Amino acid sequence: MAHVLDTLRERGFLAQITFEDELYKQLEKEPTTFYVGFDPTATSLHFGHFIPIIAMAHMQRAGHIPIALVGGGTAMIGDPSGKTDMRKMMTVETIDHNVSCIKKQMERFIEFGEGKAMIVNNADWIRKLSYMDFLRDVGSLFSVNRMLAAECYKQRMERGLTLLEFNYMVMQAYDFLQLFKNHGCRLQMGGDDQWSNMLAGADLIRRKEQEPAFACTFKLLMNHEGKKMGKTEKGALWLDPSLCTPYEFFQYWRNIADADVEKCLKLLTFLPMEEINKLAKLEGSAINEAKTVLAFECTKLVHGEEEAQKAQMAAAALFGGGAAADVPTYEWKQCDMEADNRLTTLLHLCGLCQSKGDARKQIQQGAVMMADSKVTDINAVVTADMIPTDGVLLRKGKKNYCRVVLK
RNA sequence: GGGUAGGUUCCCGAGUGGCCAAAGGGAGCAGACUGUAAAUCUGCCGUCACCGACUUCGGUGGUUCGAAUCCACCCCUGCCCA
Repeated sequence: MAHVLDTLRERGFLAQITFEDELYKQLEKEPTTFYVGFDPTATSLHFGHFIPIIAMAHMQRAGHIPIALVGGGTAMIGDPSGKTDMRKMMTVETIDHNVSCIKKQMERFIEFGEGKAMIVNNADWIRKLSYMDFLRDVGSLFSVNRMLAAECYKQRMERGLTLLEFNYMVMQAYDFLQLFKNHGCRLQMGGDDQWSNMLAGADLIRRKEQEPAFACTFKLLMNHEGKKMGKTEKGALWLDPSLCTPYEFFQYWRNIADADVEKCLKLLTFLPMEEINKLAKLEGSAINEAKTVLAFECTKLVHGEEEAQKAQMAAAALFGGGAAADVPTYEWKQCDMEADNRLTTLLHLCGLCQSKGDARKQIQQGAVMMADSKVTDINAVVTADMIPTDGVLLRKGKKNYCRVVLK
């Protein structure tokens, strides 16, 4: 069986590794406990967390033991790495709420349980730290000079950095130390933007415990234009179905640029390399086949096979010209309709257009279709007899559909 | 604490009394062309009761027929000095 580092490298995960040869041997020698940290900045994980999660799964399959660390303690500070502005401070209640939401989500991807994997919250040790003890115990081992030279603070050296945020690196390093002491964790993995923080942790263990510890980062997923992937017009590409429906999720991957397909297949699916290589060879419009596979596999991982199938069928029906299948549905309340039955209002309500004014402009530009016929009148109204019991299909542009049913 | 430069619409960034809902770029949306791709060209891009009205330019007051633009105080940020 291939070494897991080779697998990860072949699939394009790896960015930077400390003591590579030594780590290579360590992973060969024994099942190794490693950890990845997740910030509870929202109620849901988003696509940015997905690559580390997949990598964790690869590691787990290779027999190593993952720890998912949810940063309920470090979130009290906020990671300044690569950020241009100070983050908003979150209340303890918000953080704790997010932690519990994220814990639930994690369970979809990693198999937790005795000896398999565990999930921890660094609030358990960070929030009760005593300032003086901590400074003497850990703070004395950090060189401010060295910290200031770290890449992750570069932007902040220009725009300002508070003492609060400056401490983030120290906290994260302390996490690693705690996990090493309590669970024998020797490796931290994470996004490449975490490199400085991770190095600090590995160094801390080496210095304080005289034991080997490693760090390994993953490439951030960029598209061929060098922009971060996983952003939508609404912001992040969420993994929670209530924030981003399986259909939307599927469509995101179905619509990616040609140049990014192979990279995504390697990183975001568990398909064997032979199959990926085959798909990557497709050219011209045939490449759409590869995109469909990518979208399906990726949606399956996040939302399960059934939802992936539904999304695929819905897409096939809409774009293949077939009947309306399983598309996002908006329930139009009878009383709302009675209050205002203009089409522009409906387009806004169902989320297809940002505002009524936007709806009006879209109609003027010929972007709106209702039940397969183009709407040209901005004052058009929708009456009950125009909506069959199974709903009427509204469409804005080529890719945005919404079925409206009366309720 | 002192000096100084700033805070403009999703982002960057012009605007320094009426011609400003506010240049330009980016992002986004739509139309054409296509392969639910990219590139390109075109239109849109504060809200609404949309040929008009309303709200916006860090905050609060003030001057003025009229302020994003002037004045006062306050808040926030960068840089230099302590």
